[in-house]
Amino acid sequence: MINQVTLVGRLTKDPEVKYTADGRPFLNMTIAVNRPYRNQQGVAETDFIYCTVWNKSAENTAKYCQKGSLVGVLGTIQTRNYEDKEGKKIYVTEVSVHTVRFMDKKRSDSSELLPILTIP
Amino acid sequence: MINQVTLVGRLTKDPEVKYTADGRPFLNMTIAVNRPYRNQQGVAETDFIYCTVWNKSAENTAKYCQKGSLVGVLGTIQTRNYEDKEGKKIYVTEVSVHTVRFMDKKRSDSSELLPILTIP
Amino acid sequence: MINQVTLVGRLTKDPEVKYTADGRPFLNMTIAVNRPYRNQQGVAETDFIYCTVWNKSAENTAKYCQKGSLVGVLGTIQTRNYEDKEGKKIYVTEVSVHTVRFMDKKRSDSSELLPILTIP
Amino acid sequence: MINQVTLVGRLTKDPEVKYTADGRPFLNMTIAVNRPYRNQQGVAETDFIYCTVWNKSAENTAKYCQKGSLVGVLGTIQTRNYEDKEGKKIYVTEVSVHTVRFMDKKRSDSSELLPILTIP
DNA sequence: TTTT
DNA sequence: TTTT
Repeated sequence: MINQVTLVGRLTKDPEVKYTADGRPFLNMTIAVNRPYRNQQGVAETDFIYCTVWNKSAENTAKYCQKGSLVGVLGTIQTRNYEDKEGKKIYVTEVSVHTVRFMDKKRSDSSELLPILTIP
Repeated sequence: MINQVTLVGRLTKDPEVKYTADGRPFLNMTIAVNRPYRNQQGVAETDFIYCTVWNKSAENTAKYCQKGSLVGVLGTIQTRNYEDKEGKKIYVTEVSVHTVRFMDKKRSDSSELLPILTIP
Repeated sequence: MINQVTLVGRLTKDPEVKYTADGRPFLNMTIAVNRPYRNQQGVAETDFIYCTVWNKSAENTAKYCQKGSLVGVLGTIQTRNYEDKEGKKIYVTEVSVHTVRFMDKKRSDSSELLPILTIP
Repeated sequence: MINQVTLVGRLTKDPEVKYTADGRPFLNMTIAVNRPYRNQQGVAETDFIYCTVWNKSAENTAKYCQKGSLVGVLGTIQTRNYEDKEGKKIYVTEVSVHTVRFMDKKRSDSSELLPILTIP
């Protein structure tokens, strides 16, 4: 079982961190990813992909990104469903993001420049 | 701009090819992908991911797969919207699939064993 | 900057954990990945991809896999170089693996069935 | 069997198309991908990943990119071996690229803005 | 043999 | 509800 998503695109809005009831940071954002080809009518299209970012990555995204920022996003597709006010079942598909790369930043000011262990 | 999805999971139903108005084959399927970890309540969860397969891959999937078949799927996330009967805008997120790997087949009977050019 | 690799293939040997000087577990393995198409001569080819697995994933791989096991592998391509005995520079490209999925195991006995937090 | 690589990084040199004996265009390039974290010594590292691009993508890469261009690369890891002048077997691991995205170009002048069919 |  |  494999479930892996890689996106590079731009934030449609300024991001904002929220917290779960038990205090975990998260952030909802939509990534605009332009398709590489025009459609049959010659129109350049864009996918607007709904993402939830978790934990430290959520905090860093809020700190380093704004509307229009170019980001790389690594995550998984998740599905869930709920009932709306009329009792109708709504199915939601979204990307749960574990890693965000800040792609218009230079390397030196990236928020994720933290120590890791070396390969021996 | 990058938009790439890799899934390995099982078909929830027997697949069935359909054709667009202008004759292009396609196939809708849902892939069940078990999550690798249990949730906080100790429950093993599954994502049910809605996919559309195109062209020759659609025909091969119908030919070689059935409910329960293990497949690898390469594609992109696409979003679209339409208005339901009450005029409410519905937003849909799905995976548009360009390649399917048949993973419970042995190599010798794979439907995709066609010639390609060699690396010089 | 994005660097992401997804492989599904089989171990060419029984895996064996080793430890770095400072005690970190790691494991070297080669994954055989059959190409989906035959080459111009009609021959079915296979790529033998050298991987290094780290930490807990290394220990689990040794515990749950053997020669021939089907695994999914998530990681990054890494390059390094060293000088051989004759002082010639050797360039090495390998996959540094952070996650291994055990794909011939049923879900119930997967080694990675550990608790995670739920999505709110 | 799955073999998928996604990279975003910069060309280390001006690219140049070559042709196989039977006339197929190809192009060798090295992509510099900066690692997101510093190593234990506090040094920011980079992987230099050797790639071969094929066909139309090779021609477009030569046309639209130069040393330092930011590209997204989709492909597979391939391995091969040959004997050097002293009869020693040399093992090579490289990325065979099927798609290149030109990431410092604006959408309007991308070389890959060609028609595709629409989703019905 | 290495890019910003 | 959409970005360059």
